[in-house]
Order: sequence, then structure tokens, then C-alpha cells
Amino acid sequence: MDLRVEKTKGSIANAFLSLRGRKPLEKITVKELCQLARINKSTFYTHYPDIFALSAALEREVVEAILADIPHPEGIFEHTEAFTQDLFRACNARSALIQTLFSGSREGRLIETLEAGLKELAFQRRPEYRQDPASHIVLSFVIYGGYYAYRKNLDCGLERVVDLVGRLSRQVGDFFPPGAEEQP
Amino acid sequence: MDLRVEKTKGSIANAFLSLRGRKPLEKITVKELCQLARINKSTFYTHYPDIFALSAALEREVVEAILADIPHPEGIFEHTEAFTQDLFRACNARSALIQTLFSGSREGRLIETLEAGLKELAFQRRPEYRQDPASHIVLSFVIYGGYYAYRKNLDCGLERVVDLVGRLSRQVGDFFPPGAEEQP
DNA sequence: AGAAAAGAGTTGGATAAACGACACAAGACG
DNA sequence: CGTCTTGTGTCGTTTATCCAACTCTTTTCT
Repeated sequence: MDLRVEKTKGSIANAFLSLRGRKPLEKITVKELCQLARINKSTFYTHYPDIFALSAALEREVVEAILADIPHPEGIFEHTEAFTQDLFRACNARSALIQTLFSGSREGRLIETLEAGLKELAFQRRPEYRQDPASHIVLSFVIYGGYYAYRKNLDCGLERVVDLVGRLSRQVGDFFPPGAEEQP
Repeated sequence: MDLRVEKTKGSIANAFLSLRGRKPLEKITVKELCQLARINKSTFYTHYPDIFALSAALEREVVEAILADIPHPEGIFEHTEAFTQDLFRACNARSALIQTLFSGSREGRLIETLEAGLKELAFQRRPEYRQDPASHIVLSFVIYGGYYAYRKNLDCGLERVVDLVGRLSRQVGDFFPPGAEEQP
């Protein structure tokens, strides 16, 4: 990528995160962002249509980085337990960033973006599942289940939650391919 | 100034000072500077002919900043004592920067650049002295005198040196216009 | 409500910076 | 010694960014 683009996007991201740490997304103006990032307003618009698109792009990037950080992504089906644990680890390593990026009105975007990323990862491994509605259901089930099991039970201790969710995920993993049940 | 130029020069300066803090000027290559500053080599050459010119430019800038920091530069002749004290203060506020920029082979450049800046300041106040050799002599005398009185007697305590140099400067200031002596 | 200020987005033209290639010089190394 | 690497400095082309000006919308203030 062009060095100029890299630097520009970097300073936009920095400025955005700095502002986002102090105020909700909808109160951030393009003008102040550009002043902080020391770029021209028109330069911002060559990269993002508006602030929300910028936030969405950064959200996707974080999720991408999280998934790229998992040692053995190919084990998403075969070693679901280890995969889940690595996923939690990768998220934990970015807790501060996640907190600022996904706070306020962006609360629900983390799990949604994660779901999309995880499904993409899964379907790259098993393309034949992509058109199978049952696979989508099972994946959504385990992803959202794991997420909210985590969110709603933090007081149980992180390790315990991760351990249990990991084992539950493995159980669910045994259901694949889910469509098979319907044609015995 | 164009925002692009500002940012480029800024990152060049930062990279240079960072390198300069670790190695002598003549060991700094254009290549590593550009890598650190994250700019293209050709961009460097559009601003500076070589590393030495860069260093010289930064040296001048520091001296400019020091002089611009003196509350009442117009008092260079009438209130030499206060002027001297303010000058020492302004230098002290940049001691770290000065140390890295004027170390090694650049040792002597601080006082030389300071002399040029102070003379320029003086001659802007009294343009009629600019062509007068005697004025140059007296100014060089007081500037270098003050500088080395400071450098060679740091163990006497800063305040004492500044106080004495300030009073001496005032004595010398009374000699102006120096050419007058020769035509009684 | 109505004026004034501030922000959103767009556009056209100017230009700084990036890129890649090049010839050349200097130092390292076997 | 020759070769090989590393850095220097330049050039032509492409492109990202800047800038200034503009309209339109939103917010703020009285």
C-alpha cells in the first residue's frame, strides 16, 4: 500500500480512537477528527464516506486482527475447545481497544462483526456448508451462546466460563454436518 | 505552509533527533533516516541536500526558537542584563535538545549559530552598526565571552555566572556605539 | 422564529510525496 | 585483487493530499 495512504489511515485511526475514548460516536465531527489527525477534510472523504463507515471499518479490522491472531484457525471444527480458548485470549489482549470501539451505540457490533468473521472462517474451511441454513443456525447458536454466556457470567471467573464454553462448543461441533440429521 | 510539508519536516526532525541521540552525525545515513521517518528518499532530497544541511537547519531553528522566546528582544542594547538572563533561561529550557543536536563534531556550532542570530537581532535594532567593524568586534566579544565564561565556570553555580555575565554585558553595552571612541 | 455560526459534503486545480529505476561511489569481505 | 553489498543522489511518472471555494444542512443563540 502507498506509504501516504498508510500514514493517513493511521493518523485517522489514532485521532478517531482518541476522540472515541472521550465521547460517543455520534458526537464526533469530521471536522474535529481531521484537525486532530492533521489531514484535510477532502482527504478523509477519499477514504471513508462518513464517521460511521470509519468506525465500521475499524471494527472489522479489529476482528480481523483477532482472528489472524488465532494460532490454528483450521481447527475451528476439529478442535473447537482450543479454538475457543484462543479466541478468548485474542480478545482479551485487545480489551482496551474493544472497550472504546464498541461502547455506547456500538455495543452490539462486536458480536455481530465477530459472527461474520467466524462464519467466513468456517465457510472457508467447509465451503459446502455455506448454502446450508442449518449450518448458519448452529454457528450463530454457538457464537452468540458463547458470547452471552461470557458476558452474563463474568462473576463466575473467566477460566471457568472459557472452560465450560469450550466444552459446550465441542459438543456442538459434533453436530456437524447438521443437515445430515434430516436425511438418515 | 502546506500541511504535507509540515508533517514531512516534522517526521524528518523527529527521526533525526532520535538517531542523533544514539550516534554521531556522520554515521547517520539518509536511508535509515527515511525508513525511520517513513518517507521516501526522494522526499528527503526535495527538502535537504544532505544530512549535514538538515542538521544545520535544525540548529538554526533551535536558535531561532531561543531568540523568539526572549520576552523583550528590543532590550538587547538598553537592558543587556535582563536580556542576558532571559537568553540563559531560554537555552536552559532546551538543554536536552541542545545537547543532542550540538554534540560531537557539532560542538562549536551552537555558539556560532547563536552569534549569527544575536548579531542579526542587534543589527535589526541598529542597522547603522551593521557595516561597522568595531560593532562586530564588541558583539563577538560579549557573546563568546559570555558563552565561555558560562561553559568554563559551571562549578561556580549557574546564578552566579548569569549574574556576573549579565553585569559584564551591561558594561560592554555602554561602549556603544563603539566607533565613537575613535572620533573624539 | 430568525439570524448567525458550525458542520457536511463536493469539486477543480495545484503540488508534494511516493514509486521504481538508474548510474555511481564507498566499504566489506573472501 | 575482484566482487558484492550498501548507500548516494537524480529523474520521470503517477497519485494522494492539500487547498480554497462553494452549497446545503444542522445547530446554536437571542
